[in-house]
Amino acid sequence: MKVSRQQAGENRVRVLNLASRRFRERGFQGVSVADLMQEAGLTHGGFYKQFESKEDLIAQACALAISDNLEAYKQLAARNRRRAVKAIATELLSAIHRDDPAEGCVIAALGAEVSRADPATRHQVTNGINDILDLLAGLMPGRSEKEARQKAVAAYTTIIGAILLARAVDDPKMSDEILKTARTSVMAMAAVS
Amino acid sequence: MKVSRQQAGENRVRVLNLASRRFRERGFQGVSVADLMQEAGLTHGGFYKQFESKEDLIAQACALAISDNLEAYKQLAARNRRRAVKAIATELLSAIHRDDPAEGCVIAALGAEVSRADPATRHQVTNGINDILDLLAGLMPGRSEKEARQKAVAAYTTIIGAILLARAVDDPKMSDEILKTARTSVMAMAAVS
DNA sequence: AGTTTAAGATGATGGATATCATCTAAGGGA
DNA sequence: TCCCTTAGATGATATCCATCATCTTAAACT
Repeated sequence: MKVSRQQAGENRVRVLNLASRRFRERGFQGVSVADLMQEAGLTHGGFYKQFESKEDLIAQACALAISDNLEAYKQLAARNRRRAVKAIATELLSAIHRDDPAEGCVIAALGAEVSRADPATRHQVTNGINDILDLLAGLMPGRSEKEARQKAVAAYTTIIGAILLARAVDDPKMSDEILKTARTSVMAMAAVS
Repeated sequence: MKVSRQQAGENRVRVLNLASRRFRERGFQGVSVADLMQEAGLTHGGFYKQFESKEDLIAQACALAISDNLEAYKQLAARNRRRAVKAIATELLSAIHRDDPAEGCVIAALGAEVSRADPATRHQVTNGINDILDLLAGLMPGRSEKEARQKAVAAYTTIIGAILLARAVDDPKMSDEILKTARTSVMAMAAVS
C-alpha cells in the first residue's frame, strides 16, 4: 500500500532514530535490517525504498546520533551558564549514561566501529566531533583560544576513555572509581587556571 | 591426521595469537572461525577440539591480548626507569599505534564490544585493566598511593579516549592534534606536582 | 475521474557462518 | 608391536542476513 509523503517521511525518521539507538546499544553488526524495520512497525521490504544500503543507513544514523549529542550538550550548556563544561562532564560521566548507551555518546559506543566504517560514516562523525570540540572550547576558560581548544580536547578524550573503560569493566566499584576519577580530572581542567 | 601433543599445543597458541590480532583489527564479529583457522594453516573442523565455542575463543584471546599489553608496558617501564609513564604514553599515543590496532591497546580497539561480551570475557578484561592500572599507579609520582592511583586512572582514560578518537576521525590533522594534545596532558599528569 | 507513481508487503535468493557428525591416521601408552 | 586415543580434515546442516523482484494499493498529479 502507498502512504502519504508525510507519512513516508515520518516512517523514515522513525527508522533512523531507532537505528541510531540500536546501533549504540548493539553495534552495527548487532542490528539487522529486518529486525530494525519490524521494530519500527514496518517490514524489511520497504527498507531499500528509503535507504541505499545498510552502510547508507549507518552513515545517516551516525550523523543523526552525533548531531543529537551536540544538541544535548548545547542544551546543557544553556541551562548551566557558568558551569557548562562541568554540567556536560557530570552528565556524560554519570552511572546513568554509563548504563544506557542508546542515547548517549556516539564515540564511546561506536568509536572503534566507526574507524572501520564507510568513508561517508567516518566523515559525518568527524564533522560531529569537530563541532563538539568547538563547542567545548568555547565553554572552556583559557588565556587563548589555543589553550581553550587544548583543554577541550583533553577533557573530551578523558571523558570518552572513562566511559569506555567504565562500561567494559565488570566490577561496579572499579567502574564507579573510573567515572569519579575522570569527573575530578575534568573538573580540574575546566577550572580557571 | 593426528599430531604430536606439542604440535597441537603450538597450533592452539598460534590460533589464539592470530585471533587476538584479528579481533583488534576487525572486531569480534568481523572475524569468522573458518577464516581464522585457514589463516592459521588449519581447517575449520579442528576448531572445536581446541575451543568450546567462538565465545570461548574470544575470552581466551582477550585474556592473552591484555596480558600482552601489560607485559609490553612493563618492558617499556623497565627500559625507561625514570620516565616510565611518559614512555608508555608516547608509545600508546603515537601515530604508529593509532594506525595499527592489531597488537595495540585492547580497550581502545574492543572496549565497547567487550562491554557487550560474555561474562567470562568481561572478567578477564577487568582483571587485565586492574593490573595495568596498578602498574601505572606504581610508576606515577604522588604524595600518597591514593593520589598515584587517581593519576593513573586519569592518564589511562585520557590515553584510551585519545586513541579511540584519533582512529575514528578521517582528518589526519585533527587526528594528530588529538594525539598530541593527549600526550601533553598525560605528560603533565606524570610530572611531579 | 482517470492515470501515474511510489511506499510498503510478501516472498525469493545467494552468501556467509557457527556448529556438528563422521572419517583419517598418526601419536602415545601398554 | 599393538591398540586406543584424539587432532585435524571433510563435509553437512541450519540459521541468519543483505539485497532484489514482484505485487498491491492508495496518494499525487493531470
